[in-house]
Amino acid sequence: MLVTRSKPISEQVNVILRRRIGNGVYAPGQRLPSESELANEFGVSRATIRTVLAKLAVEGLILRKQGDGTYVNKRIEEVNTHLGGLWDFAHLIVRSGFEVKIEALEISTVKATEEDALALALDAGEELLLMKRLFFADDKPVILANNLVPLSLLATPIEEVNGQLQIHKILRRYFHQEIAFVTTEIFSSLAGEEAKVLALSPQDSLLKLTTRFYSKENQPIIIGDNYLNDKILKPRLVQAWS
Amino acid sequence: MLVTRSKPISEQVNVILRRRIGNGVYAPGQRLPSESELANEFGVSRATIRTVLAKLAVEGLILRKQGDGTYVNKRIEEVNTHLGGLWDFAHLIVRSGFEVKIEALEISTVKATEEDALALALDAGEELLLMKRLFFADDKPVILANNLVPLSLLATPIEEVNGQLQIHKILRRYFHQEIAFVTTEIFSSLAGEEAKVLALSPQDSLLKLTTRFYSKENQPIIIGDNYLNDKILKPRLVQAWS
DNA sequence: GAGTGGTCTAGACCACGCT
DNA sequence: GCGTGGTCTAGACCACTCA
Repeated sequence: MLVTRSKPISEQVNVILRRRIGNGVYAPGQRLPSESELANEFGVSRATIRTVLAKLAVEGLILRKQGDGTYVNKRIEEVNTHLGGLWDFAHLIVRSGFEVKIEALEISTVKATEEDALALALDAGEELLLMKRLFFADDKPVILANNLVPLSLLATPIEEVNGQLQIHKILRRYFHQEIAFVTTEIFSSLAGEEAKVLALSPQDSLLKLTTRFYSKENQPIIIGDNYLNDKILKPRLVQAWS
Repeated sequence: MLVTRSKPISEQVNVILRRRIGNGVYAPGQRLPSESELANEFGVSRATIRTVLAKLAVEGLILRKQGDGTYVNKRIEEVNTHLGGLWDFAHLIVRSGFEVKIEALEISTVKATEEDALALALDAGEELLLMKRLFFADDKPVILANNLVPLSLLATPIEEVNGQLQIHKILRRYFHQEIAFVTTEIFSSLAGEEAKVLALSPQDSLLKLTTRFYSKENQPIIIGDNYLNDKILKPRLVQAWS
């Protein structure tokens, strides 16, 4: 059944179950086969099945009831941001049902301000790579993302950087950095000078998300100020009660 | 070592490790004992230790590095909302370093509008319990929470409802309901009529969080419109990259 | 009572990082 | 090569729900 040994078995099972839920093989509200049945079907131990189901449960995709069974969450379709999606804007836009397009408005170098330097754990005046990127949902501009990375981390010529990729791919490809965790601060703010590019009037309110990405070594890799037109794109997240 | 068999062992270990991290027994950036060492210390299997560490890792409390070790996250103190804290406002305020106080402005009954009825899966005109509650951080009003619950779920006289409790305690005590998951929609908005009670001017922007709580049976239990003064209280969340 | 998910054990082997 | 975390197995017993 599971011939490819390249990926962990649990990962393969995870993908299969996700697909079945997405396809409606397991319809919303329906009960899944029991852990033992799934273990049998895939020819794995029950423990392996349980690690997979645990992951789906924390995302809110399934609901588990002791003594009863495992059910597909009916509300999951209404949600565009499960855990770990609030900084991946392309993903957020797609999950909201729009076509996504990313335009790199500017990729240049700047000197770190005091504040930047503090956040990135280096000295003021050091050179940073600035990326201004605009995200479109069905050709309407919805997110302006301004990111700063220490230029010293850049592993390729600056001209090669493709600003249309997802941020974690940019970090992996051009900076050889892997993200361990992200902190996001959520504000409301008035559109101000970001209004123009987002096609808003200056007195409109919008969401501001301040993100910081860190490596496993606790080193800050990239920081960002992101402005989101929440009239078009409404971040909606699920959180499982544990 | 672990005599009390009342709670699951993994739960007890979880509490102990959390406390050690909080106390600085395991200081930020420091490496934890290996899984085998911890398993030995607590007299449990390595699998049990792993389930505990997995939970701490998704919260961003620790960082795990294959071939190396497990480290305490240095940035965790800066964060007030780990997964599952964005609707528990009392918790959010405390984690932000403030004293919390909750005032029940109004507890009354209203008839469901079309919109309420749709969200709560009942008929328009059915009676609902309305709770308007104001959260204070160090005696400054920071969150106005308006919640609606079907009155039919109420298991005690309305006069007994103590609006100063956390929402999940209110639901458990007076409605005998357990929350399985929560969806939160995040907007920015202008203060408008909520300005007065939050001591803002009407043209100030604030965060609006629309929350819906569901049971394991996928039934909506309570819905809420919550207005948050993000000049005082900044929701900041961690998300582990998986 | 039968079947479900929840907890736990004692092993095994693998992938990775360091020295 | 050694120790780490990552994956996986094949059992066991418990707590719970439902007929």
